[in-house]
Amino acid sequence: MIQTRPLYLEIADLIREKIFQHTLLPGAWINEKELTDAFGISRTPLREAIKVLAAEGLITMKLRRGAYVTEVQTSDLMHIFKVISLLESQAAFDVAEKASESDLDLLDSIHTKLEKAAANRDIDHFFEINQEFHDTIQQIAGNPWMRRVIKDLRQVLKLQRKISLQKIGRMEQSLLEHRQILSALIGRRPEQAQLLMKNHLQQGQSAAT
Amino acid sequence: MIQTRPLYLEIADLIREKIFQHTLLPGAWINEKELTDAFGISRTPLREAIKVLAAEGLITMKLRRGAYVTEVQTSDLMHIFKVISLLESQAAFDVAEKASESDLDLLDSIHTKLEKAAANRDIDHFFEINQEFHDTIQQIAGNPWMRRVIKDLRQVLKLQRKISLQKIGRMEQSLLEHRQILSALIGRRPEQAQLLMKNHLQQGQSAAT
DNA sequence: ATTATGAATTTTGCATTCAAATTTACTTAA
DNA sequence: TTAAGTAAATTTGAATGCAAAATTCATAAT
Repeated sequence: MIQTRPLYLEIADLIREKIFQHTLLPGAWINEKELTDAFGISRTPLREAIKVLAAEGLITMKLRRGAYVTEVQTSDLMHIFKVISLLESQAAFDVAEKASESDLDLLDSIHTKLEKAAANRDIDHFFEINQEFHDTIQQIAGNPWMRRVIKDLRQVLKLQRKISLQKIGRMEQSLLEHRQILSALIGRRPEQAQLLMKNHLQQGQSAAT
Repeated sequence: MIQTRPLYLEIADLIREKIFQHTLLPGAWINEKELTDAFGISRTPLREAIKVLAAEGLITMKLRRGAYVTEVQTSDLMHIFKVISLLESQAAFDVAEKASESDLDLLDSIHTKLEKAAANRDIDHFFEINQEFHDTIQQIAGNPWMRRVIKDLRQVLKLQRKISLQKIGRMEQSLLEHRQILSALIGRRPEQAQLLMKNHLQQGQSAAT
């Protein structure tokens, strides 16, 4: 078997999935035996995977008492949102300033998909495309380190089950904000794009998009 | 032996030290046998430590070819500096807005130490206290997630040996900038503190303070 | 019934072992 | 002399083994 990735990274992915599916809830103890049995592997790669997730902040280790899914406090959410909104609004600024026409076309096409998902009241899909829109902006901004930080922090946010835009009202509002952001980007108004993105994410603090 | 920390974290500290002392240079291969022999431990905690450092970005893993000290490109430095200056300038803003009087006294006392180190032309000490000044601002700003991001990114910056304010001229300039930042903080002028900090760090891009 | 004590079990942290892949060294042929 | 091919040694990735700590469970004493 020729593997392209080491086992511990695959396992890290699987555990991450379990966490985001809420099969493993915040505060839950990571049962090594259960997981090694379930995955059919030994403890070595599992423990390495756990260390990776701990470095990402998804898992918290306690000396001689094992690993636990991190429980994020409300204060953590506030702090994380502050960092994300700062970085993403800067990314929006940069995109407005230096994106190519085809970059902007791409964003436009993603936004069109978003409008469709909203029209269909498809919340899961809306959420997914929303993510894609934001990620594409970061990609175009072209700062891989910034992107990495945002990715890690967004991951920690996802621990919080509550966060969602279940309310259709928020989805409409979010869509409106996206429309404005896109317009500022296409119109190449960096300051405005930055401000709109900041407000958008600030709003998100209560609804998370 | 009652240990307060797991071995792999101790080992991660030791390797980090070796990297920052430039005993291990960027691009260097991490020789597992050499290190386990030197530390008198087995490969298990060493490999766990390596994974932690990889998550921090200090080490890069190559499948089936081991671990290497990360080599940062000039473009990486630019990107990292951009993120740091964004976050630290926000921290300065927050401190100007909400620090207590004793917080500001603390910053003032650290700055006094900085002035002394500069007067003595003690570059190493200056560098150290400079770090303390910045870190204290982040501490007062009170966003642990922001602080963590800055800490990790600053660490990666430290890989680059070149960065320094060897030139006395830059030390004087840096001191002047600090004086202005401190004055804006004490005068509780958030926007000004933010702008000064941003410029200060932007300067640092060529000299790193 | 409740608490305290201690033995059995489980779990963690680390060391060791093993198999497969990679690298190095050596041999042989052009 | 150099290139190719092969065997030996090294190194990585992962499984297994083992001792110390933590937890659970059972028993006894109040």
